[in-house]
Amino acid sequence: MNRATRLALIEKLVRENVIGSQEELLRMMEGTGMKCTQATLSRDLRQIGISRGFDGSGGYRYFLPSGREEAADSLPGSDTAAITGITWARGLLLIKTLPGFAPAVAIRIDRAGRYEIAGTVAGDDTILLIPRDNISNEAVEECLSTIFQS
Amino acid sequence: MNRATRLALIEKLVRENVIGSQEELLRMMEGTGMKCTQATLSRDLRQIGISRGFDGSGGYRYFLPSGREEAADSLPGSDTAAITGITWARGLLLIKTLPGFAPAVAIRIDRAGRYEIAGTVAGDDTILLIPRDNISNEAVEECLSTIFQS
DNA sequence: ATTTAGAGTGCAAATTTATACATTATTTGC
DNA sequence: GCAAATAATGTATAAATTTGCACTCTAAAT
Repeated sequence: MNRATRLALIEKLVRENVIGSQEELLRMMEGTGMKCTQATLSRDLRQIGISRGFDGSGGYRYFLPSGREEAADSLPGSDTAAITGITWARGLLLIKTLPGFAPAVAIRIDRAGRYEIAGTVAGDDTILLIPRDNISNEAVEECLSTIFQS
Repeated sequence: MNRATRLALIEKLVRENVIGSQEELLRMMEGTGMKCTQATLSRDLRQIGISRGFDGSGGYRYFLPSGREEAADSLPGSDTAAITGITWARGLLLIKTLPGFAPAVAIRIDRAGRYEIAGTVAGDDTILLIPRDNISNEAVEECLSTIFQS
């Protein structure tokens, strides 16, 4: 049970799981029989370079130093996975995707033929979705989750 | 002194300085006359996506979401010359370029990662730029002149 | 003009993370 | 093998960050 083994385990756990706090990671480690205190964990994370960011849906999550994530992440299995973020601005919905994926995702939205969505325009990695008049943001988002659920 | 202005200032300060804690950033903001509490700052940082990492020499530092750090080092300034006109319409900015140059110019704008700009969609010779809500036309134009100066 | 709904904020408390210090292990040089 | 030096860890505590709640402000609706 040495330090190097522990560091490797920590990196593995962070790579393969969504972890929101050091306490949570600690409990996960205990599950594998490897244990230490939160103080040591804090030092280990700094050593490895793991830092905390946002998980994209209101929570927190630890991340490996950039470049160490899973290569597979950058090859989305489905169009849905290509979406990297959405923002409302000026009554329009901006959908950000991985480079090159915007047209594919936009086509899928268009084909759904939802009334709430007046139309879309796709660039390379950004889609502009124009809702119809008097349609709420929530209604549009609900549309999208219907379209992309599965 | 509204929220959007504060968020833009925060992004600017984080982009241009090495900041290690929210208190430190707070003091920096006070220096510009813009002030709020640390609690609000915590919420703002989440909103913008700024998170804390390591500075490479034992300390901490806040970082912009990846891709937003240093704008446009390697991008030729010549794209600027491709812009043939800009017009505001419906709260959106239409940027006209020479044929074929719209994607290149749009990429440059995107890479700058300015908070004020929610996103862009590029055709062949036209870019649609969507500002965030509550951002003035002037602020967006100032952004652009910053992005394209050099 | 008044009401209502929602966003934004400060305050204080809770939670989470980092560190000073003491202690224990590990390595190094003899 | 032994002492000295160095690294690693735990404990307790400090520092930093996040959040629940109440209040304010703004803008839309009646």
